[in-house]
Amino acid sequence: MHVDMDAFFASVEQYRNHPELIGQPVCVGHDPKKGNGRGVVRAVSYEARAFGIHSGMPVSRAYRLCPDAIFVSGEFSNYSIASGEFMEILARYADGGRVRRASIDEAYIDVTFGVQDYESPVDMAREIQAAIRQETNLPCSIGIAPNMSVAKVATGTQKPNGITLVGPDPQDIINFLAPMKVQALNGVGAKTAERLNNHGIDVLEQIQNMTIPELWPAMGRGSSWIHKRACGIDDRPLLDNGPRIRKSISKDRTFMVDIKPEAIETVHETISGICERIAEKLKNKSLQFRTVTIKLRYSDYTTIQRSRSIPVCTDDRNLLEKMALNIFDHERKKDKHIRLIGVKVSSLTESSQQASITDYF
DNA sequence: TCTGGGGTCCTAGGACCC
DNA sequence: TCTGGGGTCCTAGGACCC
Repeated sequence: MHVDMDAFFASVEQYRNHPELIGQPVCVGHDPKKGNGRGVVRAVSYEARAFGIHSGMPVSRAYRLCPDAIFVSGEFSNYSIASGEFMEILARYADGGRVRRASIDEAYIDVTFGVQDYESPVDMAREIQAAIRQETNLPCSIGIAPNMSVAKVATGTQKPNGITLVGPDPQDIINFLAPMKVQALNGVGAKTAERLNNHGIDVLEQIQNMTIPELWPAMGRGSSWIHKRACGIDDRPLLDNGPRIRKSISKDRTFMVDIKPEAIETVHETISGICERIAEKLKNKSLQFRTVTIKLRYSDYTTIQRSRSIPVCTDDRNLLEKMALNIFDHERKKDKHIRLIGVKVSSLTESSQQASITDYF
């Protein structure tokens, strides 16, 4: 089963934090500033979707589509808490308690054995859906299939509050996938879809009926992968992903207006501020870094990333700031206007396990 | 029409080592 | 005069996801 929360952030705002928003068009995301805000919408309640607003849309445009929508910036910790509750419920129903988190609001569980206690898989899904609704107050949709790839596609076909069963007959799976657009597959994004479309391939049925060599011009080494997925084949075992191990921490900031080269001091200050917040987070999570990356987006939207590593782990705020400013001053194009600046730390280790830099100098 | 912020994973080349 | 094969680490960029 693939379980996906419906309009997750928006639902948390409506059903958990602000019941007065139930039934209202709600957008979670950046402040639209009366249509002048920079940023995009992260989650949209179903009432707001009726106006044509969808997640990922610039807030300025969402505002124009529905000025009366309620725009909430949201508190991330609320979403984390709700997510934890939801994952715990899934663990109760999963074989061996194994839950594969796919993101904050979706997960896969293997119920091959557990499902045998029910009349049908759909009955089991209904029970899970009801438990989630009752215990977290939140709606979700569930896809049921013989593997993760098909289950995920299934979930997307009926939302919100949907339950979709596909298979187990392989022919039913083929028929189910056949009319879908190539983007329906998890892992096929805008670029891959465009390449396929340029080769006249729009729906999965076409891929099902092609050979790997025929797919090669469009997909190269990805040919075998996409052919399998289009046919509903996915051998990956459903593994629990265990406690979350963070690989990086980053923070970006898009400026209200692009920064002119003369005003570079503004960017320096922003970098310092970001470094301070990252250093705080490192301390909270008892983590140290070895690599610092600067992300730079110019007004023409070209984006570069430049990184430097040091031989030892540290969580020193001043060192982080020094490295970040240094990379920035070294790498920036001096004549370009800057739209976004970001800092990322990676090669993380737990503080307790590693000597700190002060032990070396 | 304008394009956020948080991530992950993969590839590929170069440096370096044995 | 021409240089193998295996490996790790670092850096940059791209694609993808929610």
